[in-house]
Amino acid sequence: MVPEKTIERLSLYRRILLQVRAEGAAMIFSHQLAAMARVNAAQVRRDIMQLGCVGVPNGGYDAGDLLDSIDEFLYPPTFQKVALVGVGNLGRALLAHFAGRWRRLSVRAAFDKDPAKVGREFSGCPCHAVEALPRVVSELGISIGIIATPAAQAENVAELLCDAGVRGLLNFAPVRLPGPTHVYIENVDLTSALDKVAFFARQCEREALASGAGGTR
Amino acid sequence: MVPEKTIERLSLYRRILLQVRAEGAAMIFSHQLAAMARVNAAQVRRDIMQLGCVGVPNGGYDAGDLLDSIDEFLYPPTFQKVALVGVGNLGRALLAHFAGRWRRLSVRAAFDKDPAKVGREFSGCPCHAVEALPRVVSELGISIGIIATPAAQAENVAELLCDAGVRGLLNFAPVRLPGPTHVYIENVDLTSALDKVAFFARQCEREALASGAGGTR
DNA sequence: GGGTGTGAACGGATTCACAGCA
DNA sequence: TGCTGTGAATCCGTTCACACCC
Repeated sequence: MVPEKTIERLSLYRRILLQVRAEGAAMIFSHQLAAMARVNAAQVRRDIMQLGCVGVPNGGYDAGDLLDSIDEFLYPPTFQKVALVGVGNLGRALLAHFAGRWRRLSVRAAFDKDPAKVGREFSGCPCHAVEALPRVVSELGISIGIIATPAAQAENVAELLCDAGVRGLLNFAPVRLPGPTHVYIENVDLTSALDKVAFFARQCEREALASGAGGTR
Repeated sequence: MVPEKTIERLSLYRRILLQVRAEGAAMIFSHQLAAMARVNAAQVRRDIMQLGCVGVPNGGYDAGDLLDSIDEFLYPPTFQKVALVGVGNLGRALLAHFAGRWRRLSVRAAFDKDPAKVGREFSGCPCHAVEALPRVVSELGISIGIIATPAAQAENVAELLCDAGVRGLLNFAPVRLPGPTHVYIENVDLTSALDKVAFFARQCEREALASGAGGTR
């Protein structure tokens, strides 16, 4: 119903608005927000339409109202809990990144199969054994899983999480997880991302050379 | 010219083919590859079209040939060098993730402003002071930059990298970097990604409840 | 028959363009 | 006048459908 990209951008607008408000601006125009988010102004207005309108035809948007509307639209009325599986380098980085960043979204449990990690806390989040996953996830009512395990374990872990009642997965393992259940799955493929940048960087290089202005900048 | 998504998928097909080959299969059909990559078979064939054909009308694709074609298409003839800026939790995780993973793509330098990190190695990659960035990047001929700094520094760092002659940026800082130069920019927004999963997870929840089969699974 | 390569149809997201309003 | 809200047009990626070949 709501385009996925719109949700991503609303999350971005929200961060921009927090900053804008901190700087004391009360009103903001779609074209200003667009410039800061590097998108088209019509795009911004269309995204905001999804919230139900809050703009004034000539005065722009009230930054505070807009922020509130986005919060209400994007975040749950009640708390939404997250679990992370795979407390390796990437897992720890994600725990640190996501710790205490959201009002109504929080990482409550981590899981790893390494006994040396079980029982410790990472960025304030207790680490359990993978065996305890089904119990902990359903007891805490966790609804979102983050997968940061190696590729080999990812599919297994995904199944465990889904069976335990999770409704969304954010997968960082370099495999595409299947989707057709009643679980929303987002795959973040770091390897593909770097390959893509490398490919198009060469393309840019070639274009720059072709159009004459080669070399540094 | 070539769709971005196609490049991402080719990177994925490549990994799948490596595994397929390791398991000893010589030939593979588009629908098999499609099943493993969780995409449509026509999609696979169309992506492969970009490579120039390698399929046999009824026999499928030779896994080895296909792999070679993808490598040739995706990777540079000569080495392509990468730098990473911001050796925090996320930066170190990315260094570990990308270390020695590609044949013709390698992370050669890291940068941080923390003096305690400068001079050390992380996953085999030497860490320099940010002040040395322009010199090191141009001396080594680095063409790709990975930004893993906090949001506040990201824009500055991006400019430094671009001025030093980089042609592609992979940005993990939670800001959208501008694009109109001759530099390809890919923004990976972890915050948006989690917000999106949370949003659609709730949506899935609601649908599941509405369609009757509520509760676990 | 069954699979590849590809024109054509489809669909979703972005952008344009303008009506309506402060 | 200048911005919002939004129908209409456009663009791009995906999927369908089929001609062609082993």
